[in-house]
Amino acid sequence: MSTSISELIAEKIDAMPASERRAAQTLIANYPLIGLRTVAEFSGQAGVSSPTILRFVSRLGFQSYPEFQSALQEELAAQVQSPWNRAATIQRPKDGATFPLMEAAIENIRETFQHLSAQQLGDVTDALSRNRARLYLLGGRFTDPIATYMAAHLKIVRSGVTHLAGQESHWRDQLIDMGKKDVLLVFDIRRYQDSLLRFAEKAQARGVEIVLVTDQWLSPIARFARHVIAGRTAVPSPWDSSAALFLIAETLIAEVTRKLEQSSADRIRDLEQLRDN
Amino acid sequence: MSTSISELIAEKIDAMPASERRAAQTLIANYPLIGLRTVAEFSGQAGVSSPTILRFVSRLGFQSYPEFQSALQEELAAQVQSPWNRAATIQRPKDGATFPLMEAAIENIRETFQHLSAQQLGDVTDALSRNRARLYLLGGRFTDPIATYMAAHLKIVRSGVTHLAGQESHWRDQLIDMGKKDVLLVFDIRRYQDSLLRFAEKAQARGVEIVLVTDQWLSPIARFARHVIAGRTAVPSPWDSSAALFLIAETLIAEVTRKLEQSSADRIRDLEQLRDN
DNA sequence: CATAAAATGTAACGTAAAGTACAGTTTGCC
DNA sequence: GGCAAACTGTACTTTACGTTACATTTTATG
Repeated sequence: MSTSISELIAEKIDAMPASERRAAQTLIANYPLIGLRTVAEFSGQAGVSSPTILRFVSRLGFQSYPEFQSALQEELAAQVQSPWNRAATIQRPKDGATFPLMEAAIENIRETFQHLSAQQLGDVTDALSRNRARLYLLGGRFTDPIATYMAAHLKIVRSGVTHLAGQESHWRDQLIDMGKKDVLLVFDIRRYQDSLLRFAEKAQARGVEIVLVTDQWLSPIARFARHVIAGRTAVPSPWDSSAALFLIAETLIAEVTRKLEQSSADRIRDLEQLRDN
Repeated sequence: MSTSISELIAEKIDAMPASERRAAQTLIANYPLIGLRTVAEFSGQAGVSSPTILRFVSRLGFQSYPEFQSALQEELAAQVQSPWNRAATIQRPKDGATFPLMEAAIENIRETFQHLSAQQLGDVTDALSRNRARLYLLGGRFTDPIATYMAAHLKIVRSGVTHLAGQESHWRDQLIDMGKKDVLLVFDIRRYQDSLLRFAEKAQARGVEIVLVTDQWLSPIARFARHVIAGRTAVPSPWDSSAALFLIAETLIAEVTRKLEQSSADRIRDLEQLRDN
C-alpha cells in the first residue's frame, strides 16, 4: 500500500507540534519542490530550525532525510511518467513528431482485444495448456517469428511443444505424429500462404485441433480451425503491422503460464538446475 | 523560453564522446529519476565514472551537479503543477480490468516512444539504410525472433542484410567479413546474454557501428553501441513483454523502407518477377 | 608507426549537508 | 506559581557527496 506523501502529511499533521506543523504546511504550499532541496533551505523557508525539519520527516516515518527525498522523487517521477498525463506532454506542438505508426498500432491492439472475449481467450488457453497433448506452432513468411517467439516461451512451461520450422516438406513429416487431442497453432495473415492452408487441411483431417491467429479478413484456414483469433494489422506504412498479433501471442503465453502455474514452476526450477550444471 | 533538459540532451548528444553519451542514454532511459540521485548512483547505473557524469552535465551547460538537479526538479514540478495534469490525474480513464497485460503493454509502448526522439530515430534509420554497407541482425534468447522478423522485411528492401542465426560459433565466423561502415543491430534484454556481449565487443573492435535495442535498464552492450534505443518491458505477467521492442522494429522497418523508396521499389518489382517464374 | 590530442578512470580532497547532544524555552497541570 | 513534560533552537560532530588533480588509456593524425 503506497500512500502518497501528501496523504501521509494530512493524516499526521494534527498530531504535530507547532513548528513541525509549520514545516508540513510549508511543504504542502510548495509541494513538492521544497522537499527536494536541502534541510537548510527547507528550514529557512519554513522559518524553523533544521532539526525540526528532521523531526518532521522522522515523524512521517522516514529513517533519514535522503530517504524522504527519494520517496518524493519517485512519487513525482511516477506522476510525470504515468500514461494519462503523458497525453498532455505528447500534444505539445514542439514535440510534433508523434509517431503515426505507433498510434495506429495501439489503436489496432485496442480493437483487437475489444473483439476478443474472455471466453474465447479461455478456450484457447485451455487448448494450449493440455499437457498430455502435443502442441505444434507454425507461421507464415512474416509471422513465423511470432510462432518462434511463442514456442520459445511455451517450451519452458510445458512439454511437447514443437515449432514447425524450415521447409514445408519437413512439416509434413511431422504430420505422422499428429493426432486427435493434439493442437496446432497457426499464424497466417495476408498474403495468405497456400502452404499453410494445405498443411492445416491435412492436420485437421487427422483430428488435430487448430487454433488460428490471423488478420481481420480471416485466412482461409479459418475453415479448418476450431478457434480463430483475428487481429488488426493496418497501419500507415508500406507494410502491415503484426504488433497486435504479437501481443496476442504474449497474452496467450502469460495465460498458459498462469494456468500451468504449479507444474511449470517445477519445470522451470528443473531447467535452471540443468543450465547451472 | 527554457528548452527542456531532454531536448537539450537530444541536441547535444551527437557532439558527445562515448562515455558521456552513455550517461545521456541512461538518463533518457530512466528520465528523470536517475538524474535526481547522487552522482555515484548515476555513474553506477550508467557504468561510467563519476567525473564523466560531471563532465556530461557540464557539457549540458550547468555549472555544477546541484544546479543540474535543481533544473530537473523545477522542470518536474512545473509539469506536475500544470493545470492540465491536475485535471488529467483526477479522472483516470482506467476502464475496468479488461486485459491488464494489454493495458500495460500499451503504456510501455507509449513510454518507449516518448523517450525516442525523432533525431535518434533518424540516425538509426540512416545507419540501417546505408546500402553500401552490410547490415547484420542479432538477437537473444527471446528477442531473436524480432531480429528475424526485421531481417525478413529488410532483406526485401535492401541488399546485404544478414540475420546471425544459430550457434555462437557460427556468428563469429561472420566477423571476418565485418568491418568499418558495416552495421550490427543487436536486441538484448534481461537477462542479458554474455554471448551477445562478447560478440558486440569483437564487432566494435573491428569498427562496426552498433545499434542496440534493449530494455530500460540498458544491456551492457550499450558500452559498445553507437545508438541505443531503450524500450519498456515490464508487465503484470511472469514474463516480460517485448511488444514495445517489436513495434520499434516495425517502425524502423517502415522508416528504412520509406527512406529507400525508389531503390526498394525497383528491388521489390524484381523480386516479384523472380517469384512468378 | 610515432606522436599528439582527447577521453576516461582512480584516488584524494574539501566542504556542505545531515544528523546529534544538550541547553534553553515554552506549555500544560496540580 | 511551581514543577514536569514536551518542544525547539544552538552549536557541534560526522558522514558522504561533489569536485579536482593527475595518471592511464584510447583515438585521431601526419
